[in-house]
Amino acid sequence: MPIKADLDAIDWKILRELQDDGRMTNVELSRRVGISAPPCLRRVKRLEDEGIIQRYRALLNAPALGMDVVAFCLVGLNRQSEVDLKAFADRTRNWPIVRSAWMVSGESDFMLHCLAPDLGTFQTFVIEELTSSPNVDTVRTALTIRQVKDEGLVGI
Amino acid sequence: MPIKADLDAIDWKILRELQDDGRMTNVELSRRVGISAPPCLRRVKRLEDEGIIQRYRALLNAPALGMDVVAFCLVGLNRQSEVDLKAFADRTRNWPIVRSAWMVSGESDFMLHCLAPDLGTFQTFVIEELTSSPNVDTVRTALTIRQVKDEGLVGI
DNA sequence: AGGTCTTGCGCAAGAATCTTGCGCATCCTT
DNA sequence: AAGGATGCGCAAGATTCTTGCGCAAGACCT
Repeated sequence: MPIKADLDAIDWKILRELQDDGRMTNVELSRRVGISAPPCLRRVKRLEDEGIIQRYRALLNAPALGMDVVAFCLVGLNRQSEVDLKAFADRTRNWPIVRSAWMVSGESDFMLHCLAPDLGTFQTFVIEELTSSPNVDTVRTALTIRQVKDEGLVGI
Repeated sequence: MPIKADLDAIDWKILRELQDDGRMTNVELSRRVGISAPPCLRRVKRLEDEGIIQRYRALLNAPALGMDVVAFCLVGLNRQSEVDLKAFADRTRNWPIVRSAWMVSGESDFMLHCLAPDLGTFQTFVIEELTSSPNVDTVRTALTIRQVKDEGLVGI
């Protein structure tokens, strides 16, 4: 597991550029960060090898793909033993509507980021799957109206 | 703005592959989806041009970059007029700790996805910036313990 | 100081990939 | 059955990737 990486200014520029356009050619990237292509590629490889860059992902347009409902669910369990937490975490992985999930501390135990084609599908999921799932105590949902900010990890 | 796209099986395969590895070469992608490189590239270009693929992003390792705290904030406002909502949305864009934000309906008005180097920084942000921001009524936070699922938009 | 070691850049060349035009097959329409 | 539209694969030139190598700048030790 990585010690806090020591990155110089060029590394940070690379991370910023690849967050902004993960498919940029290495030639273009090298031009933007001010070094030639070979050392630039070596830096990118190093960042990948050290796990600082975890992966590259295409971000898709949900409504264009027929996914009109984005929502968050805050789930509270009755029991929070390690076994219970793991059991629920495993269950989230088998629900396609749940796209991302976090174990959290606070008033709830899990935060679910959900995506559904329509409101009916989402409500059916919440009522028939989530609420009626073993050990689930409370479910609070927040339907998103629109996303107002979407940045990568590293600041502007 | 796009009508629901009509995509065939190969297009869906392309979307799945590029979600999984957005930097895959077109040759490798074409091999995986079962067509030759030129038509594959034309399909990808079309998906990009129609806005179905919005962008490509490198996903970074937050702890390795010194960001140890991931949290969600549910923010409720006193007044929810269009002007008030827009004012708060604008403010989220100027807070570097807030990486993504959604306007939501339900018990709260905004969901914030936050990232901070340590707990102190995050608490200072919540108390001195967020809670004391004009028109902010309630703030509920959920610190994440760990992420248990992380998928792209399109199902497995 | 001087020598050595390490680090990281840029050049260059072969391999791989991208990109475009083009011909052809298939399917749908008339 | 003819015509048109769609979308594939081939081929070739342009671009990019990738590797080895030489060199310069700084660190470190004696």
